[in-house]
This record gives sequence, structure tokens and C-alpha cells, in this order.
Amino acid sequence: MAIQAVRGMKDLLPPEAPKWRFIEATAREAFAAFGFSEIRVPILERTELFARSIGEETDIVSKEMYTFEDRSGDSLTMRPEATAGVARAFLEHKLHATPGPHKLFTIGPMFRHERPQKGRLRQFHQLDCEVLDDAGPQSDAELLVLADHLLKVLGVAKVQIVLNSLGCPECRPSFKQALLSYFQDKQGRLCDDCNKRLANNPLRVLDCKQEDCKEIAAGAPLISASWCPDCSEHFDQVKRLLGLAGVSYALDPKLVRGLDYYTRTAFELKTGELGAQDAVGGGGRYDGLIQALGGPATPAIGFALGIERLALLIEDRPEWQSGPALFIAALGEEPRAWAFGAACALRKKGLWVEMSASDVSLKAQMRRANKMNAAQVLIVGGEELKAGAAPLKDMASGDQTDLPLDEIVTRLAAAGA
RNA sequence: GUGGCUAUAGCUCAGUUUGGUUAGAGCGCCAGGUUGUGGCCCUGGAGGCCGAGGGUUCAAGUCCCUCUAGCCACCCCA
Repeated sequence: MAIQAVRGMKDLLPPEAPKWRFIEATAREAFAAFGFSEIRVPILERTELFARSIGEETDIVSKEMYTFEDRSGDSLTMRPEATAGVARAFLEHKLHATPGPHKLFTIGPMFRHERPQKGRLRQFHQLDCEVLDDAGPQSDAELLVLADHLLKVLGVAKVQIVLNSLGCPECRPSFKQALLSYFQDKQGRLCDDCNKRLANNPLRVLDCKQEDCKEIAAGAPLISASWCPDCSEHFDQVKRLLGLAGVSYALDPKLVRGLDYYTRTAFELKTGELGAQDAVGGGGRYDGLIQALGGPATPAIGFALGIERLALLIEDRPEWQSGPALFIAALGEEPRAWAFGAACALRKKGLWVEMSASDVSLKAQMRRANKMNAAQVLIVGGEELKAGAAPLKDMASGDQTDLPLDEIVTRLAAAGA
């Protein structure tokens, strides 16, 4: 059997590339406007980094990572998300010693060994933003305004911001306790998964999809009742600032996040268009992460958007299909030689110029020019070469006018530039 | 990782139930219909070890097994 791509890894073919370039370019513009600087970090990190930051008990670390030993026996992992690497770089280069807050973005591939589905690949790509060293609600709101703005300029409608606060190390334990005591006498009616969740991460029971569990969870205590005054105030401020910025959102007291390091503000960008893979992005505050990695206490917040999932929600646009400014249809050996020279001269001026690769009929060349969506076609045969002028055809209108050949480079370069 | 569905031309899919001579369609591609003029239309052509491997049978695209990949749901998550 012919060699094929590794499972869950996809080629991006030329027709799809313009959409990706549009997404990335639009994101870079938005990130720049909001004051984010680019950081590029390696795809490989020591396994320990993810184990410590994401949490040993999470599915990501326990069963979804691409982990292997390199030739010197070190355990390395292909990053399953961007935050850990950015946090590591932040510490390693002591960016905390320079004035913050540090607003960083990075774009690139992530890897998770999951069963692939549409919109869920083993190599997938994210747009990622992090604000390090700022605890204030303004950063939370800024990030959400940025995400909301980016979705709008990308033309992605039908995405809703779903918002919650997960509390902090001060108040979350009491909420967990309240949950545990609520579920205590109902364990028998919960599904097997939920019984495991009860032990590992009780918050997860809240968003189980089993009907029975949903019913039971409906009566569970809400985290909002457990927020400490600081968390409550912080969340109020975030909501107030979102209101000022005109960003709409939905509150979901049952929204939880899978990664251990999240605190306070947590959010997802959800759509109904992608089936079960309903999140195009998500993020939240992770005030404890940097310290957990051995750094100084550094509050931070970040979010990531999945490029594949965004791409599924964006229609192709006609302007991405633009063709060459000029196609030279040359007939015969000498005209082709002349056309090659003219095409190269025009290309060096920055114009997209094409000609047929082989000496085929004019009809075939015209067809090809049309397929390529060429704006104009210059038709050059032996006679034109002798006469020093050739018909230039405008493909949209069909009009043809003669153009002196010795002026072609200057005339077209001036007109096309 | 678990369960289900699927795999036939470059693409989207018929044909599989009831095994039987050269495996089809639409779109796309190439050519012709004009000695050198695109799109629309007409005509013709190229292109398939029917996902891979094994088995049953006189005979397998069609039935059975294994593998691989895709899709859907779960787990989890962007």
C-alpha cells in the first residue's frame, strides 16, 4: 500500500491555503491592535512540563500525549497546548523581571493522540493569546473583547461566548465539598464515568451528557454560591467591562474546564454548527500556573482558538480566487521564446504572469487562461513578432486592443503595479 | 481508549440485498466542432488491481475474517 499521512494528520492543499492565510493574517492584525507581541516556542518540551502544568490526572496527560524518549533517554512530548510552553519560556527568560503585563500570542500546531473526527485532528492548529503578570479583571475582559472582535472580523457568526468563574484556591474547595456532599447519597444513580469524576474532578459531573446525571446535576449547588468576595467582585468587574465594550455573552454556572490550572474566569466560544466538537475556542485565568512551575506568583489568563474549527465556519471568498494579471498565449518557437523573456521581466516587476508550459493550440491556451482567471491575455504569433505589436485581450469584457511589444514591460508594469 | 457506520474514476456517488460475460453516471480533465481566440452548447477520448491483505466459491466490487483510513457518538477537548 502506498504510504499515507499519519492518522489524524492532514495536508493543507493549495485551494484551502488562502483561507488559512486569511485567518492568520486577520488574527495577527487583531492581536497587534490589542497590543500582543508574538512569541514562538518549541513544539517539543520535556514531558515533565505538561505533567506539572496540565495535571497528572487529566486525560490529556494520562493518555493523549505524543510522548517518547529521544536518543539521550529524555522523555519529550509534542505540545498538546500552547500555554505551558509559553509559561516555561516566560520563566526561563525571566520576563517577569521586566515590566508587565506581558501580552503574548503564538500560532502553531498542537498534538493530541485522540480518535480523529471532523474538526478534531491529532495535529491541529491554534491561535493562542496569553496575558502574563496581571491579575485585574481588565485583562480578562480585554481578552474576551479581542476574541469576540476576531470572530466578527473573520466573519464567524453563530458563536456564543459562554462564561463562568471557577473560583480560586480560597473558595473552590468549599464548593467541591458542597458538591461532594450533594452527590454523596446519589452516587448509585450516576453513571460510571460520573462516579470516577466524583473522585477526580467533581466539577465535571456537572456537564455529563447522560440524562440521569443531568437531572441530578440540575439540583446541585451552584459555584456562584461559593465564590469568595474577591472572586465575586472580580467576576462582576469582568461582566461590567464586557458590557461597556458591547460584548454579549451567556453565563453558564455549570461550565467547567478540563485543565487543573484554571482559576476564576473560564470561558468557551461555542457554536452549534460543528456537532459534538462545539467549541471553537476556550480559555481562562490560571493564576497558579507560573508558581506551580517554580516561578514567582504570577497571575495570568489566556485563550486559544482552533484554526481548523474556524476554517469550517468560514466560507471561501471570491477575492481569494484571483488569477494572473496577464497570460501570454504564444504560438510557435520564436514567439514562445519572446514570451518567456517578457513574462520573466514582468514577474520581476512583481506582476503575476503566466504562459503555457508547452506549445499547444491557441484555443487550449485561451481555455487555460480562462481557467486560471487571468485578467488579460496577450496573443503573440510569428506575425505579431514581425509587426512588433500584438492583441491584448481583456478577459472580462472580451475587448482586444493592439499593444506595441517593445513597450509591454513598461506599459503593463505601470498599469498593473 | 470504547461503540456504531463507511471505503468503487481527480471529486460526489450508483452498482453490494438475491455472487455470473468488457464496472457506470454527473462534475472535472484532454481533444474536436473555427488555419490563431476563453466562458455556453454539441461530439469524442483518457482515467478504476472496486482502501490493503487473506479466505469461501467453478466464479467475488458483491459473502466471511484481519488490517488501514474516514465519518458519527462517547471519553475528553480547540
